[in-house]
Amino acid sequence: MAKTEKTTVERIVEAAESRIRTAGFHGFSFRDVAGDVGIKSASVHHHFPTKDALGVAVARSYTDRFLRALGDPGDESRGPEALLAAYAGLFRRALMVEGKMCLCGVLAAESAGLSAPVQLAARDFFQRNLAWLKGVHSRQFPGAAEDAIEAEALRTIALMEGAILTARALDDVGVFDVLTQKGSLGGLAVLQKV
Amino acid sequence: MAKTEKTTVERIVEAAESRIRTAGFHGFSFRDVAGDVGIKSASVHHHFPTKDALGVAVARSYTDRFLRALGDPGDESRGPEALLAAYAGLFRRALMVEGKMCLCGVLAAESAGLSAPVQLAARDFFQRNLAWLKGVHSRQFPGAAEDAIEAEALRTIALMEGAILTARALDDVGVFDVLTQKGSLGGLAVLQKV
DNA sequence: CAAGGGCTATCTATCAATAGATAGGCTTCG
DNA sequence: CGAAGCCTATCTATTGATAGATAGCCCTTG
Repeated sequence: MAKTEKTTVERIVEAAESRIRTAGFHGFSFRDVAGDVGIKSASVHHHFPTKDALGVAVARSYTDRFLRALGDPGDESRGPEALLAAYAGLFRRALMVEGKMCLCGVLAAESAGLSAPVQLAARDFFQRNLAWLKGVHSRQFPGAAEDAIEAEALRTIALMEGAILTARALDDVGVFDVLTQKGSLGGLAVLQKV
Repeated sequence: MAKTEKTTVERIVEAAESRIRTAGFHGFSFRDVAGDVGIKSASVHHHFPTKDALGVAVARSYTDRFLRALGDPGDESRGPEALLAAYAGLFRRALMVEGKMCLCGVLAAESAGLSAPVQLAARDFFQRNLAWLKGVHSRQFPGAAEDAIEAEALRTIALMEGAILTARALDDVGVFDVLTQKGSLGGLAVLQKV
């Protein structure tokens, strides 16, 4: 049976992630997580002394897992298009299969009410995502200027976060697919002139 | 001196809105709001019996104010471009001047952890925004199909929410302007094929 | 007009429940 | 042994919410 069993720490982080993605950082307690795992809240404190420490651990675990799933943006065996499709697929899965928000999207929303360490851990998710996306987009548009690549990467992650947020607000997961398909009439082009 | 003075109810709603937009619905207490207003928490309960009731009132107030500021999407004295610019300007102001998230963006993020009434009040913001945007986009693209207009409206609001969320995550308000300017390389076009 | 009734808004005081956090003990296993 | 992991038990602070008192205001009514 190898290493199929999860450690308590892993189960705590998993439960906390689920709770945060459902109700936000202030929307769960140590007792909630302990109950999910099947231990007492004091035992959660044994592994994570403070709620902030737990929050940081959850954000790091989420970010690491996310980027591990993405793989190398320079992977020659996969074209930029396939990589972007996989990227959108991760957010789609978060919404449709897990039925939850992006963890760091939630943390970003309540960012101003979080301690600095948790805030920074959430920011790190965005920064590492942007770095990955820039790698992909620069393969996609070899001659493009650095600024344009940067803007495109921002656009891609903002679209994902906006799509998952809007889909949840409207309680209609289909909205995500509408938003991640190309079909824009270009209605916002005008904003350029403002 | 006319009607410059605000009622207590108005000041409570104002303080609660600010708190929610900063730390989320679970990130503030009756005592916090009472302190902001300069009264006791029992007095807040006098006006809003439960936290949910306060949350609903805040969401409605926010949504009404937002749509009042937008005006009539069919207003002939303003072109669709100007209306969209004004639309983006409201979100931009929320981020840059008020230094906060969109209220209903925050509520949407923690939506699954909110009571049904608050959830619905937040959803109403999105639905009324979409209705307004469809009015503008259908003027902008007179011949377009209903589906395309609907998708374009979704795209516009998702972009705003995604932009404000991403800007806050990165703690860089300039990100909002990058995201609301037309300059896409079309990198996500590929998702259509998936 | 004056007296009274009732309404509104606020207060003090308090409640039970829950929050995050801590101290110290028991057990298991290398 | 001794470290690790989980426990019981408890602490203090805070939470949303309630009860009851007080003061001021408006409207009636004699």
